[in-house]
Amino acid sequence: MNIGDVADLSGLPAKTIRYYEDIGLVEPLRSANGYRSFRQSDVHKLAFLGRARALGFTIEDCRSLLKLYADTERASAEVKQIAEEHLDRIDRKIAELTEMRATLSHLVDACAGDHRPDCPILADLAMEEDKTRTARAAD
Amino acid sequence: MNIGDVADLSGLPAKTIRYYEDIGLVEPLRSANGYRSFRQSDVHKLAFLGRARALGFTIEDCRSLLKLYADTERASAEVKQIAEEHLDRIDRKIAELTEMRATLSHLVDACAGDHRPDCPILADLAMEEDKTRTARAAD
DNA sequence: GATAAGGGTTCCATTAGCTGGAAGGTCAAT
DNA sequence: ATTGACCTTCCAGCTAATGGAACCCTTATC
Repeated sequence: MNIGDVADLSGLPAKTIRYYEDIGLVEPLRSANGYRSFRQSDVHKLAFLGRARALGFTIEDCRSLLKLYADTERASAEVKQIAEEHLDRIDRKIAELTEMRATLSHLVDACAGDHRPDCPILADLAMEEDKTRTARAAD
Repeated sequence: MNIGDVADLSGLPAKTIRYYEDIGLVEPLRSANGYRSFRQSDVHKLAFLGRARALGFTIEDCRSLLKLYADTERASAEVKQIAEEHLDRIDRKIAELTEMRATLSHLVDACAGDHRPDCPILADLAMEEDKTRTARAAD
């Protein structure tokens, strides 16, 4: 199968598939004309990669997961560990974003958003002293 | 003031400060020996940048915010718009991560995590048909 | 046979926001 | 004079692709 068909089937852009070959995640065969020739197993692998990436696993995670997938002797504990570490990363990221969101939405709410120059958002970023602000000094 | 002192004061690594100069966010003076010489206003600007970056604003947002900060004629609406767009980005990101988290934690819970090879996480990534799985087919 | 459309190929550059390291200049103290 | 802690510039690399240029292959049509 040529790359275009595989792109359609796997949902990954052809560019991405070539990139995945570059970094050794798939190793399609080559036809006489130099075109990549994908087997069913390659397509399957790419779809696997697409789903793993959609869950936010890093490329290196994906590499490990593929290796574990290929190894029928694997211990599910190994897979679970990768997933749990990723879950932690996600949780930390969500926590970080949630904190940003809280501060930012507070500032946005406080800003009139009109033609006047007075702006609590800028005031906060500039750390201008102002009795209306709260815990910033405790940072 | 030399870059090391500014790094200490602003909380930004010296490398980052040089980078910010490179991309035109600050323009410190130079001493006779070639060292960067930062004014109070530069330090203030860098602290501003540090806080804006901590809230997740992009460098380009920061550039705009600095420009607005310097412009005493600005309308707070302009600042607010930047902040609201950023808030939207954050919300979208949180939503995305929350969805990943849900799927992933479901899979992690389903995985025994022992010495045996059976693994629902890999099964899901590989889209192996299995009655225990739910809505994946509807994707 | 020429040509055009629609595949495919490689290679290089770019994105965001730094960070690390090498090779070297400056300065204060010993 | 030399050590150590600064500072300088420049180049490479990180993540995970993506865009584009220049070129090759295949098939159909005129």
